[in-house]
Amino acid sequence: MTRPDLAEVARRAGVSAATASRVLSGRGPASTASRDAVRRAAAELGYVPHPVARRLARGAGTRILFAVRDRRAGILHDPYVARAAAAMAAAVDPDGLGVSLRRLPLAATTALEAVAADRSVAAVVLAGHDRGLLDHLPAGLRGRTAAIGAGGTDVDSAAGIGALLRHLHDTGRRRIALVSGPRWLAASGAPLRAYTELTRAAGLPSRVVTGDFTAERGRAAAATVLRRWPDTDAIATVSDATALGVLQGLAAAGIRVPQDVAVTGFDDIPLASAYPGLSTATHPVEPIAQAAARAALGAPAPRRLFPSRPVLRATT
Amino acid sequence: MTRPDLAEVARRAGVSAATASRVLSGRGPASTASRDAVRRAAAELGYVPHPVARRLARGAGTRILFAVRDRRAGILHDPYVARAAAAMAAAVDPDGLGVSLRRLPLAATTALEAVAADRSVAAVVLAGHDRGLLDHLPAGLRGRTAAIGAGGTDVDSAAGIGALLRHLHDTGRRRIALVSGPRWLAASGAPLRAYTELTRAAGLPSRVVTGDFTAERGRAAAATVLRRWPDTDAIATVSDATALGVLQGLAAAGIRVPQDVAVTGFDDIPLASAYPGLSTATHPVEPIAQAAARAALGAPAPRRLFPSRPVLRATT
DNA sequence: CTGTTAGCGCGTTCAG
DNA sequence: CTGAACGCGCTAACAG
Repeated sequence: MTRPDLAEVARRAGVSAATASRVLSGRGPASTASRDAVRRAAAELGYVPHPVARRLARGAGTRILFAVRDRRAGILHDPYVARAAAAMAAAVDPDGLGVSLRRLPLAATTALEAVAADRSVAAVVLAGHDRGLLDHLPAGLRGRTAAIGAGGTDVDSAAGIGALLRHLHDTGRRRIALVSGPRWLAASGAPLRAYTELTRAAGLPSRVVTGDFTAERGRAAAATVLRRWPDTDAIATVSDATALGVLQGLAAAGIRVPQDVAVTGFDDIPLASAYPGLSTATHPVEPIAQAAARAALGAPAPRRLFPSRPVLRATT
Repeated sequence: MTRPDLAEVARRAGVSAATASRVLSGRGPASTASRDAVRRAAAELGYVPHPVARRLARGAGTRILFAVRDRRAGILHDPYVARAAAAMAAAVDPDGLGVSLRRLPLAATTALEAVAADRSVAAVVLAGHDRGLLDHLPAGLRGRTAAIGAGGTDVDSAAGIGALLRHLHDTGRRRIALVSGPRWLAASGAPLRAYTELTRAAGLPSRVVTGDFTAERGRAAAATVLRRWPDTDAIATVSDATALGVLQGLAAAGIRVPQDVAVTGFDDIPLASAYPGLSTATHPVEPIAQAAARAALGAPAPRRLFPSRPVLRATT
């Protein structure tokens, strides 16, 4: 009742273990005859390859590390991170691999060298990076690292948020503030550029407050906006959580939404539709995370941005 | 510049590889002298054991499989599942392990047998189970499987939801409906029993609608409740997503919350506090998932339920 | 195209 | 307490 072995399959098929290996792993040549024999023997015996042995022999690791660079330890509880991690964990299951999750400090180089030295790590998916980090990867990580977000596998946030901004403008909003992402993050650039271009082209004032994707900062940002620019008639954000915080902040100040101030988010988290009907743009986190995981494992990196569509609801 | 090997450490320490192994893995005896020598040699060489080789030699797998039983394929995108998967992926990182995520159909026995045959799986964490599944695990999975939810590592949902129900009663609600979890799920039992006991003890009518943790079903459930029992003055649910759906459904019917009908959720998802201030109860998903992962890997299973506290906000 | 021979790096008998 | 030898299951390099 013991599990059949590659050697046993080979014996039964009347070939050597090497040939059986070539057939079953799909690498290397094999005649049609032995191919059939091996496949049949494997099927009859109910042979299941041993992924761990396979990886050891090949010198490859058994897990992909999802490394998230952030200053907050709590980042690993972030819904975005969790969604991406889960999507990758589902994507690599068929390959017999697993996903590990780790936070990296903003100065991540040292930590990445330790990662490169860990033989159990097959590949790395990096999030929260800035420009420099990707260019200065440890040599051992080249070719098996993929970035998720700006510079890597990413959503077309400029298009999604740009469309929302245009809609605000089309519906008469003229003093639009933006709660952006943190400065140390590469992914903060695209939405900010989209905002800058649009306000410049339309001759609108530029009103930017730096946020960090949390609801708390959204609340604070709303207060800041109201204090510095009391006549603001729309607040765009780069995350639904922040937008919900903004809604709270506006409510606390007695501002009506959308009559006095319109609000938009980004991410289209499932609950954004539920209540109170937040206007936002879609963010296909799961497909992106999957593509990043595959790219890290050697698949060709998708050479386009994943589309983002505006979703208009009650807050605009 | 090649990575040092156990053999190299042994050579440098002047002992055999076997002794070095015994020292570094902590199993088997070793004299103080050789112990020190090996440790020093390892430190000097910067030796890092190879987790994959270690696992292969020991016959252990390299990943824990988070298997979620559900009828919907989309369950893997559920926020609860994602949070738990991410927490486990962070928890097992130090051990060099990864997490894979897979859905199991309601009739899961066959699928579990395939899992048992997969040598890359070190342990299994099961969610969405019912009574029978845990009692009829494949023999190969015994001792390396932990359940998350009722019957395993679980939150004290009866206490959390019970406290919310008591609060509704204390504040004058007398016709309280419950949107429960699905019947095929073991975890649906505890909240339902808490509800039944409380309504019976207080002489209140029993009004139960079956839900499934989604916002959509929450919307539908609100409509059902209003139709069947128009004088309902409170709706308790077993998930925040459902509660947000209920709020939508009530809003669509022109019902005021909490004046006409109070609403409670369960889970305390981060955004429940943001807007519109949903009353709910805490659900420490991350610690629970961590504990389940450790239990599956052989740690003693926590012998108590994880506490749930009511969090009262605007909807009650 | 195929078989033989070496590993991959470590754990674990079993004598001594 | 220690070392030699073998096993884990598979793949890669090399002749043929």
